[in-house]
Amino acid sequence: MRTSDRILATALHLFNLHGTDSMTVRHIAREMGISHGNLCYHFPRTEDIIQQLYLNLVAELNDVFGQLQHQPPGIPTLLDSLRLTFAAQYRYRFLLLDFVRIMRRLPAVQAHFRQLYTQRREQLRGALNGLREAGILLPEQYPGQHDQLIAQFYLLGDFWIAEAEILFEGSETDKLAYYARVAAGLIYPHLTDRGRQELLPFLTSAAPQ
Amino acid sequence: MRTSDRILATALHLFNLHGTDSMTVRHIAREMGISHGNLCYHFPRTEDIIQQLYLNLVAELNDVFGQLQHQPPGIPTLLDSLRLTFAAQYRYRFLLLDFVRIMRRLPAVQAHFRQLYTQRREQLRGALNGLREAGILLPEQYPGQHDQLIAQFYLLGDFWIAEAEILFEGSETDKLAYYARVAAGLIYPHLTDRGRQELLPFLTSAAPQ
DNA sequence: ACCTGAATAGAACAAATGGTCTAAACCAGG
DNA sequence: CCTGGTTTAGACCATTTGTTCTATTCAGGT
Repeated sequence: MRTSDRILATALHLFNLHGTDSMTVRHIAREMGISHGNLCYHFPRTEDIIQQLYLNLVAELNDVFGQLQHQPPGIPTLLDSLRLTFAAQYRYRFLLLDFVRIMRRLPAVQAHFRQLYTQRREQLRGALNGLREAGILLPEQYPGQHDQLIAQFYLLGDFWIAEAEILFEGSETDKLAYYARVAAGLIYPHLTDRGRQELLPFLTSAAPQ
Repeated sequence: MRTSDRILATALHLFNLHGTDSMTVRHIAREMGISHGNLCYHFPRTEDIIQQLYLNLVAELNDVFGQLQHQPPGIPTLLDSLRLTFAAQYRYRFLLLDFVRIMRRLPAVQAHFRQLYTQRREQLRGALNGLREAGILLPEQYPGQHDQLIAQFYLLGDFWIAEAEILFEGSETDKLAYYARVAAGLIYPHLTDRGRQELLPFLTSAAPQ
């Protein structure tokens, strides 16, 4: 494994554990058993490490969406994408635990994220249209309702990890399952009877909290 | 105005503007035109400033809930509490922008917040029961649905500021109004026809984004 | 064997930070 | 006008941090 990849892996691990601010180049180097000078040789700017990890997350998420875009619209596809997305986010959770600070610190990342966000919003809008045409999603009850649903969905998707970090007691698996259910619950009352029947088993697959 | 109050006011202002990490005791003191030694005389531990500001926010939120608890359950009461809560949160937004870091840094605050959270959850559960008995809220479609609604509600309530900081373009007023609508949209599909009629004007009071 | 460029360790540095300490200024009450 | 506590300014200190720099080592090609 290349040294720069080992640096990224170690940084990811330590960032997830303790946050970006408490972890310095010296900590990461010590954890790896290399000198911090060496680390700075590979990543002259500390921020480059964070930025690279952000790009890695984006790449993983793109993989998820690429795979799923060819599947037919439906509840199973929706749930798959939810689970895979949440799992990927969790692997890079430090980014979402420190969301605002990191975005403020790295303007390039912020710009990228904003552009990505509008792009993803369009994707989800398309998916919702597909669900509606398949007779799974009810039409809007008032103009802009589905836009609100999208906003709710992404807000929850971006911050469930932060809330869980403070409030959730339980294993990582339970955590992911719980918040995936809460997110899926967002769409339930917008579904047709058929859609509700399909989603219900997932929503009521009980777990603590 | 007592010096310690001026310190809190200045710290709140600077924290909201630049976050807690970039702002040091020296920055706050310089902004006020006093020496940092003097500031440390009033707040020997820097964390005390943050903790005190957190307690101030909690006190303001308690005021809001105290005032509204005596009002009859209904959509107007719900919207009032939403608006007042969001406004108070926004005044102390640095706390919510740096949520995880601050909670990690101040275990006392985290413990207090967790206890407050379960308390608030019970309050909201009671309010939902009131709405249901008043014929405004539909009964649960599946066990735990309203608990999920509560979870969605608080997650959005705690993190709308963070998302807005990165994504929202527009005035503070528009920002508050937009996210209050998104939050109110959470409950809309759970309402009876009467409830929906009452809420609809608020949801469709259009604004940009 | 030798050369060359990449990789590594570790010293060095300047800047910033939280906190302490000392001495001066201030300001009521006698 | 004294006095004793409170408030303030500013020096001081130990520590940390990102970054740079200088040697030294290593590995592969000739």
